[in-house]
Amino acid sequence: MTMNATKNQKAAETRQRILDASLKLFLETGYEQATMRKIAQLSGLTPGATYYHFKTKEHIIFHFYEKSYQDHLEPARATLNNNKALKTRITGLIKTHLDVARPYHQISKALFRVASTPGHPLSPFSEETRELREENISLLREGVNGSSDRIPSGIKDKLPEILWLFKILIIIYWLFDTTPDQEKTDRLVDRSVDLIVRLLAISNLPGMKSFSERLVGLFEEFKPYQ
Amino acid sequence: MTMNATKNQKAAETRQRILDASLKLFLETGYEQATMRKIAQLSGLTPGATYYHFKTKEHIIFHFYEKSYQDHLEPARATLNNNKALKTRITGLIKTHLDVARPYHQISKALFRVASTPGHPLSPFSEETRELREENISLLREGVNGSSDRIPSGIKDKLPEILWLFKILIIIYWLFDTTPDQEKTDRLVDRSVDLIVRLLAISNLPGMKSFSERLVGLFEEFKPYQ
DNA sequence: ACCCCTTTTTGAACGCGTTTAAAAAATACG
DNA sequence: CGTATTTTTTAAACGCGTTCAAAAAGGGGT
Repeated sequence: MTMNATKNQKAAETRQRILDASLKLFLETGYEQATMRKIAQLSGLTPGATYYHFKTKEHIIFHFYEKSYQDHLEPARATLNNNKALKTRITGLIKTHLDVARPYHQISKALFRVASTPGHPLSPFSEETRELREENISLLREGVNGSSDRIPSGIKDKLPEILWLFKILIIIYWLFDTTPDQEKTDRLVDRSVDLIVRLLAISNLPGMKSFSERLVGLFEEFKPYQ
Repeated sequence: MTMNATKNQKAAETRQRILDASLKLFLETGYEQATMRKIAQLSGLTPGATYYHFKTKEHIIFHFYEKSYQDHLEPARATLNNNKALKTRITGLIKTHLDVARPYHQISKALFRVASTPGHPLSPFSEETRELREENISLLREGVNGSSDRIPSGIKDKLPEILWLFKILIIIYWLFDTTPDQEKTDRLVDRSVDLIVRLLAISNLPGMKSFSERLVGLFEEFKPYQ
């Protein structure tokens, strides 16, 4: 216990020093300009030592994605506690994440380039990122299950996963969004979640159920992970 | 005229030699292993000379995307001539493209990594790729306008652009598809176009029109290009 | 204090995409 | 034909992410 803690202490500290240096350089100069040599230097290390702590440069930036997920949990939970309408809950879950990720907007583009390489370990669909994905889907499930909206039975179970993929698409849009503070994405979230909730409402009508269930079935069969 | 033709002849030939060498190496060894030095050597050039003809390595691979678009035009037009149902027409336009692109499946992933870098000139939403994008949208417009289906008036005009974005998403799915010959993507095209056509049919019902028009309005306001 | 084993760091190198100044080849023109 | 201009090629270099064998540092057991 104490042994292990002591054992790992050095590594954890160095790791944190690298992360601090990286973030500073990323924010000041962007991902490309923040070379591993500069990061190493600012951390008081040689490049080789840096690679002892992080497998690749991309793994450094992936850490900030994980961190943004962790950081959004508190405001996200607060939203869930204060709202019952599905629309507000889902909008809240997504917007709180975008909020905490805002400082990383520029550098996240670099991560996206990695994420969009099919088969890459850091892709959002990969095995390596499974835990984070499933945590996120669980949170969305809380958002769905705790809502006051009436959701068609055949859909409710699968909705969280669909919303997760939807969230990924929103994040992609956000990365491409060049408006100040990415405010256009915020509006898109409002408008598109509104549309999703409307579709769910319509799905409660007897004639429409088959359409929504077809959509859910399509997702279930073709979802790009697992 | 003749002068200009003669003028460009050398460059065009060399360009083609580079493309031939690139394709050979891409297919044999993949994008990463096909280094610019090897491409140059196989073309009988030095790396510097290769860069005289192609701005970056990515521009070489972008050429194959352009070519796949050109190559799919003939079978695509044949499909349009032989089918009137919207579903068949749209499915045909997308599947013919996937068909001709099949040999480039592996190497297209590298292009996608570029395409998914926000702001990159070779992104599908960029100014530099505008011509190709607009050509493709025009073709999809032919597919829509020549169909026998009754399409709600407020939607028909915008449908081609929406279908183009849909096609982009299909291509992304195709890139991630690891099934043999990407046959899963083919099924996805069938199933999802079916769903789109169903939605259009439902949209003709008076109560549903507002929903579809909302969807179209959303796209129009938030489309990620122009 | 010593040895042993693991963790961490070093320094040099590799191969990559790309750039560049200068040379060479091709072409245009009087 | 000879000269001026443009197009193409060369050879060398740059900085990058990354790797690796060897050295150093750290820590436990005797």
